Amino acid sequence: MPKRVKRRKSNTCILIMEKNIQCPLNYTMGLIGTKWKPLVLFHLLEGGLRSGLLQKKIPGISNKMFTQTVRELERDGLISRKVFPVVPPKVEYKLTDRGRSLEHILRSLDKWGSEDCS
Amino acid sequence: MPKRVKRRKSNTCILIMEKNIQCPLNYTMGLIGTKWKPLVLFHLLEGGLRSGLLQKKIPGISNKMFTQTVRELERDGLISRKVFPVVPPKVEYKLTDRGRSLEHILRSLDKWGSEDCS
DNA sequence: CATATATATTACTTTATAGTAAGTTATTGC
DNA sequence: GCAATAACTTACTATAAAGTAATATATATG
Repeated sequence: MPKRVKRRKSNTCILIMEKNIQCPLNYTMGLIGTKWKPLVLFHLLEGGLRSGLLQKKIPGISNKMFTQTVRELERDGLISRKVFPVVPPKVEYKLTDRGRSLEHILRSLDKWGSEDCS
Repeated sequence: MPKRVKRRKSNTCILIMEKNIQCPLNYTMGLIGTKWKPLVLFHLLEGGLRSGLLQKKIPGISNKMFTQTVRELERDGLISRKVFPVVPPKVEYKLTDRGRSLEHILRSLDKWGSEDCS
């Protein structure tokens, strides 16, 4: 949803999202409001995971969507990606501080969904 | 996002959303995870509003998207719709109890979005 | 009887998101 | 030298969400 995000050295982000800049709700939804993003973030709450394991925790996600999702989350500063130069390759993903600051929201969304429909 | 929702007399909802039924996070996102739904719900937090006023509070939303959004929110039991049989027509929307139970989430999404990018 | 009103709908197009399936890379161990 | 491995990547297709613009309704008012 967000069109582009630029990042300065200071790590301050300048958003170029037209209307979203005026709408915190849409801004947040633009960062996490896709089919797979909340799930990826949620599974990282308990700690970093290597790529394959993280993907296995999310049944139904395709290769393509997995990569695309983590790429965007990384681009938006919500997760970090660490590559270990070994063969076969090893990559670990974990939440950044910014990503962790969503913990409360992620757990609320999860809680609401499981309490509902009772 | 949700494929269908059936509702019993008891008001218990039976969800037919394939994977979502197993995933509270996706279930919640399926109900509120579109461009306009969080905004509509947010603006109703302060109390019921008649149709035109609610729509005016959401700059950029088209007629079509407004109607579609409130229809789905109503279908999913998050808002209620009251028609006054007058001419010209008058319609009021307000949160149901179920909708109000999202207040905490909506405010968190809004807060996160406004605190971020500082 | 034409206009204004508030709410809503429809047909159509565009854009965004997601899915499928095959291919790529680089090295180790047989 | 070829299969196995983990982590991607690409080309292509399909589906879903959103946008545009015109039209519908019912009636009271001038």
